[in-house]
Amino acid sequence: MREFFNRKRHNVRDVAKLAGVSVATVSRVLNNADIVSKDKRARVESAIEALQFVPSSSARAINSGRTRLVGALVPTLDHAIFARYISAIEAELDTQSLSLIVATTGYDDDQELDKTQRLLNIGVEGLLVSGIARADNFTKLLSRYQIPVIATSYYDAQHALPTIGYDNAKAAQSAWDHLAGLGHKNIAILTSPVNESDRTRARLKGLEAVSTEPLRVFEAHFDYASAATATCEILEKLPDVTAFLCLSDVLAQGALLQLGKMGVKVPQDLSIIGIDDLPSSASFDPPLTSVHLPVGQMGQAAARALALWIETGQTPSPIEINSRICVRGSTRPNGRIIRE
Amino acid sequence: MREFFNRKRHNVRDVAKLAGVSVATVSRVLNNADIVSKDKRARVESAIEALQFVPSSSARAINSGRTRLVGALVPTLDHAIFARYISAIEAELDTQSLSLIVATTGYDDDQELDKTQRLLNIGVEGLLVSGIARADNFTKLLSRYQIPVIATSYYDAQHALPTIGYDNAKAAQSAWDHLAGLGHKNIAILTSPVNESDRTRARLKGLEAVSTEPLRVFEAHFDYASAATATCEILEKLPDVTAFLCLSDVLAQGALLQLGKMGVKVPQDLSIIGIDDLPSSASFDPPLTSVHLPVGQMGQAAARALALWIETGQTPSPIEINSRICVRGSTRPNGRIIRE
DNA sequence: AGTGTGGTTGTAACTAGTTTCAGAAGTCAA
DNA sequence: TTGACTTCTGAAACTAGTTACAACCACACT
Repeated sequence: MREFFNRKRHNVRDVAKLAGVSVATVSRVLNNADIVSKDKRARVESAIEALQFVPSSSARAINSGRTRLVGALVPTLDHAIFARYISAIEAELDTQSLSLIVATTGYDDDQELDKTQRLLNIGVEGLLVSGIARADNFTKLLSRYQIPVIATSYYDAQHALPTIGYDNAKAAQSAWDHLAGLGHKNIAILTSPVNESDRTRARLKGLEAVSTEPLRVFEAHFDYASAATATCEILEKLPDVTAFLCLSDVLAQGALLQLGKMGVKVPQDLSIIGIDDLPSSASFDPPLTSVHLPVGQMGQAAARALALWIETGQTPSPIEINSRICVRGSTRPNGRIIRE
Repeated sequence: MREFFNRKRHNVRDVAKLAGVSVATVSRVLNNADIVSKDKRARVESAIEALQFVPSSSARAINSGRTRLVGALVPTLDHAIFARYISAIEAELDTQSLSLIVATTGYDDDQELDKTQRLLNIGVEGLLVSGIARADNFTKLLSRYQIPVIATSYYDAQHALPTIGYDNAKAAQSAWDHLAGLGHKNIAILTSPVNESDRTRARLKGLEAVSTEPLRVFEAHFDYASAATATCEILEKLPDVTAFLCLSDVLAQGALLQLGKMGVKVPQDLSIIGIDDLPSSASFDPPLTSVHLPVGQMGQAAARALALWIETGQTPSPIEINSRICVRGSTRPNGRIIRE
């Protein structure tokens, strides 16, 4: 199968033979070259060059017991928030000489299980997963392999896995509080599909806890077009709505664009707030008020904690990443109050 | 190092001893279970369960000579176009039972070299790289390891590596032709930093080939804020400009938002066209005319070709992925002509 | 009874590295 | 000149799997 490229890959014994030394010496040159006399080292090095020898990573891994691979499971990469997160993880792991294997799950438990199994088969030394809710089989798998696993995008100090993330309920509540503080009472909640993610559910739970009345919840998929459709639906069903609370910036941006097309003025006629604070949100017209989730920082912290766990064997403590509201131009005091 | 978790990972010999069979039988159970008598198989399986035995991927890889890992190098994941591309690659590789290691280079040749070296050390069986221009050392590295490498986002049938991508010059030209066909003569080119990517340079070259006069080129980074700044600069320096040709949709979207804030009406006062056709572009106000680059399709094609190359050893032929213009609301005939 | 065949099984030799340990050689001081 | 010491080296044993080969058994057929 592999021999199309070169009749046979050379190994340490070939190099040793050509250089006229033992395999041990070759191995020494490969690792700590300084303990080998310089003439032998030179002989070995030129043999390596002559044979275009490249040591086998698998054979090395077998001895060290380390693959230096880490896996990350994310629902999708098509959402900027996950792309940023993965990007930060990759950058941090790089500083630790670890490499990242990415697996997307499409918000599907079965896929998550399959991909986790594959990652474990590959021999990853640690795993980063998004959120805390998952299939029972997942937990079983992990207990069998006993490798470090950190759950992110969700903070829960009590969870079986160490979590590094934000308090989703709190993030949603700070958006709610901002709107309530501006006098908004008729608030529509625009959410991504609820059953897809525990983060979304936690956000909704957080809102239920602070709202005195039942929430007016509308669902849309993670794209502008779907957000636009939902926006129309909201305006139709709730003519007296004064604010949109979007559980994700993609939805808020989509709503904003749609309202612009319909001639609804933001924030004069309607306030909009999002959660995520995507980099693009600040450049929208009006700039979008949003609850900033520092996913880059989170990814970095998670990668660092995982690397340390792998290195030392000590389970990390959960870390809460604080969200904070960024007030911009898309929210303002409820005009209908002023008019009264 | 690794023994914090369990004093020592069990191996096939432990399992064999406990089950009272030979290591060969254990190995057979692990691979093609059907050639082992069912009582021995049961004994082995319960021993595996009792010891929580997990075979070492490295040891398996050493025998098969296959890691089933593939590396992809991209400049960044913070740009939706690369996130989509990676996403498509991951999905396609998954169907081939291959896993993806992602490495970002930040448009930096040295980083690209370092990360490539690491990927090769890990033992990836193939590599996907973006664009065709790279350091000499890169080529040397590859010739040493002799693994399949495909260059993407760039079509060049003559290149040493098989390329799977679009004709960047042609893509830019089709944007130009569209504007020219609408009577635009004073066209500003908004580009991402030219020295960062050969794709950008190829697009500019394509424009130079069709423009009768020197191009008016303005540079911005890959974000809305930078695009906004460049937009102001263009309007200041080129008061008679009637169209923006943006070499990337991010820049086009940023320009669109900025023009909206400044009260410049698109497309009445100014036409804008982008390249990429991000999913979000169709939902902008006005919907952005853009040259669609099917990066998902490209990622899939590249992953599939790479997998086949790995499997069969046969170098794939280059594939041109066709771009096509999507005319939407952000471009219209040059009003100044109509007025004349 | 003797041979042939198919199905299982174990021994030992592989895969490609690292590492231990013993010994050889060289340097220096007594 | 001898002993103590360091420095370097190689044989062989180790990592954890797979696999070639030979052997064994049971059964069927001559």
